[in-house]
Amino acid sequence: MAGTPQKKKRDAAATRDSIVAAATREFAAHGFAGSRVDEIAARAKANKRMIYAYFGDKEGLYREVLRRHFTSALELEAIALAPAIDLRAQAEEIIRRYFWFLAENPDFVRLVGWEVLSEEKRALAVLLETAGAGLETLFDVVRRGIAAGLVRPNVDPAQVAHAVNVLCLGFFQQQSLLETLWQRELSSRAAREQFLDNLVTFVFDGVARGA
Amino acid sequence: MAGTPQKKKRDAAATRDSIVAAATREFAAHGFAGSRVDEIAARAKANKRMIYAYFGDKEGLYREVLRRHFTSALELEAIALAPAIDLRAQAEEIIRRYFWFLAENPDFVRLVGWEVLSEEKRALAVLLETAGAGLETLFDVVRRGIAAGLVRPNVDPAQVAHAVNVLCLGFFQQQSLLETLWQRELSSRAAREQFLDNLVTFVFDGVARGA
Amino acid sequence: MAGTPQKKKRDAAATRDSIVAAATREFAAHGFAGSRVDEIAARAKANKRMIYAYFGDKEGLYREVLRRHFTSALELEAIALAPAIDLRAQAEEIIRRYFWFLAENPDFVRLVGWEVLSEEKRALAVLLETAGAGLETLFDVVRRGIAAGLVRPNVDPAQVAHAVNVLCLGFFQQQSLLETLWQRELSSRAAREQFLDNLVTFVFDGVARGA
Amino acid sequence: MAGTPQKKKRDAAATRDSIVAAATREFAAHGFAGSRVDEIAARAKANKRMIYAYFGDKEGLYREVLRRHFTSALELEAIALAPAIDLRAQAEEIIRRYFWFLAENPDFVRLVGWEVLSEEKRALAVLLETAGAGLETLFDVVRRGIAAGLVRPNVDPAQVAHAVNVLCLGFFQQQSLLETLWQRELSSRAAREQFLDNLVTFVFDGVARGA
DNA sequence: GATGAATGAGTATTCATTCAT
DNA sequence: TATGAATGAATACTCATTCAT
Repeated sequence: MAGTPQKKKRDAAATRDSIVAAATREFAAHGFAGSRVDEIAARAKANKRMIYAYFGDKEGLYREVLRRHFTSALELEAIALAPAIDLRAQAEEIIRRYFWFLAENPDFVRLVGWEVLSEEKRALAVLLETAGAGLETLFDVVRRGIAAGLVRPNVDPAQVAHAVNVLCLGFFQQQSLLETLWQRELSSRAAREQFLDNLVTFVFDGVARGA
Repeated sequence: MAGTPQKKKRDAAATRDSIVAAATREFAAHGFAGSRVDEIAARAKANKRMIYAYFGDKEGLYREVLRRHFTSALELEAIALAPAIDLRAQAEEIIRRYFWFLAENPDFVRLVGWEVLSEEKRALAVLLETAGAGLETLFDVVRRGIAAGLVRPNVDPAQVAHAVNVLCLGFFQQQSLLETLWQRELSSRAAREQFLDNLVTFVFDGVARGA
Repeated sequence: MAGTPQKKKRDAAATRDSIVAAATREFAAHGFAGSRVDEIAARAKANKRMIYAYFGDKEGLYREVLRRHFTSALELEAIALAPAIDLRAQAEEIIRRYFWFLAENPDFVRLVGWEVLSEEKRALAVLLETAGAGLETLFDVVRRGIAAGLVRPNVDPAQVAHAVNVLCLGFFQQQSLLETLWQRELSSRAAREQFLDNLVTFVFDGVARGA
Repeated sequence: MAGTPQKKKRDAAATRDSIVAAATREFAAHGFAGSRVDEIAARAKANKRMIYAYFGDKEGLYREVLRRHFTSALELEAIALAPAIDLRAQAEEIIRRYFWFLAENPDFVRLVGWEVLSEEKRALAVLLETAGAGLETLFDVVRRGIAAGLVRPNVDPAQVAHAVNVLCLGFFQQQSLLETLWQRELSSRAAREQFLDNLVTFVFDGVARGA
């Protein structure tokens, strides 16, 4: 009897989470302008008023959604901090982890997409604080790679990070488009693993045949 | 006498063009949901009613905007049709032309971005007809590269096209973000040329140091 | 038949006037905070949207209402500009005209009341430009009265103007209250004339019996 | 042990007082329609629920605020009950006391202002009971003044009371407006004393120079 | 009695679209 | 064809009030 789930929640944190979850779905699906506060409230099964009580306004809610996602993305960085011996393996691991993180967080992929397009740059500040440290880690791997003679010395760490990011994001963002264009199914584990393998090879070796 | 009807006719076309131009700016800047018909009419200095007369509704106008841009993007393909002797040079040329096309058509970059995110996929049909042929050309270059032993045989032409597309688009889409993250200016010719050179090298050779 | 009033007005000025008229009634009755845009639109038999098209927002409409009323109040001043020989008669005339203006413009009386109380002082700028010139005229009459030996020399023109304003406004503002307190009807012409006569005497001679 | 219940009791009263104090500020500042229950609760550092527990609803709270203020205003009357010999001095004293009472109770000034404008006349009943007796005292002074030959016989006691009330209230209600119009500071003791002196003279002697 | 989460009716404002001229 | 006024359905946001603990 005690375990009976209370129908009328009076749990602020639960309501907040529920709203954020619903908002994530909405914002991911339709972007900021295309999302409806009413719809978010309905999906969250929360009173619309609570959105304003907790987040101030639609934009405050949007910012909270971004904050939560960027924070969880940030937690990836910890992985790469180990002083790995094999730099190539470490770099590969970072790419692979990021790829699978995106695979498991399609909302994040879409939110980033909308945000990149939006001129308001509502979350730039949030992104910078969270992304900053993570990027440094990646940059450092590239720099160590150059020092160890594994990476071409004229490679720009920032551009590498950017390329990896864009290639991974691009796969998931354009997935449905690519499926149509290529007449291939891309959401299975196998298809993704194949793509990722190619991507890793591509990043390290490009398309040209070695001499 | 002859001038009057002609002028009127030209005005009608001019009004259409003016509306499409204004709509392009709006849709590129704010996406479909974030754009305002009023604003488009005001920018075009046209009567709002004309939008409905010419394009049916907001979505019709949006589709027309996409159609025009994809068509002009399509014209790029003609370039690569020449049976070039030097495949590597030809491939490079395709990448470079696409890159500079995007540089000169920021609205196209943004429109594609919004469209990719949108669930309505309003322009998928348009894209397919226009992009199809162009892509085939690119695929063919890769295939010929493999045949000629210049490209690793296990490379997927579609994935190469995708990677190039995503890397080029990504640069322009994330430009303002990258400028902030990298503390570097990226809109000058020089900065872009440098990036493009790196990108080309990256595509062909990846980041790894050759043996 | 030609005179048949068109049901669907397509007359912007008429719509504007109708909205302003309705808004005047609402704002006069309930003040800014207590007025409802929906109610104003309904009374004006106009589409709510038109209020925003013409006046920007609720506050813009409020400002327009005040502007119109202050402007019409301003037109009173012209009266007193004639270089009267009899200063006392001229001063009396000003008071009387102001009193009857208020009698005929109860909305103005109430609007001023709300505005005086409001901390936003939405119309202070409007008031200052309109009231400034009118007040100078009144001040001048007092000054000439002093010069002519008709008015006590230690009288402050500004305070006289203020006293007259407050006494006249006070009568109409508190009318319903006074009717209850005094058990007397105050809205008839006769009652008002009697009050005005007393007021004029009061202004000039106070309540004390002359020596 | 004895202290505990007492303290609780005192707290309840303290909460009530705190709510009334906060409500006074809010209602004085924004009127009934413009005041927010949330804001009142926040200012009172009380739980919103308590407002409803103690006062029923927003209007009940408003009524309580008016009641308290009118009651304290009422206490002024006792002053004038002494059978003064010098009627003029007594009348002057009444005016001066009322003036300084208003000076010290700006919330009262504003509450009366809102109430006079409001059509609901929420506090008319309250006002009548409290004001009635006080007014009689003033009326009586005027009547005795007439009997003693100090006041013009055709003076209406009610109108005198009204004039005094309106002149005093008007000064404080329009203070900020007058400061702007006159470019003079009016909140200092000196400025107020000067105004009051003029007001008293005005009430007894008007503006005209004696014969 | 006290707390703060929750509620639903309201309230200003916006938008795509149509109508009358 | 062109114009700009008009429309009604959204859409974001607010408020007084009540409920569960």
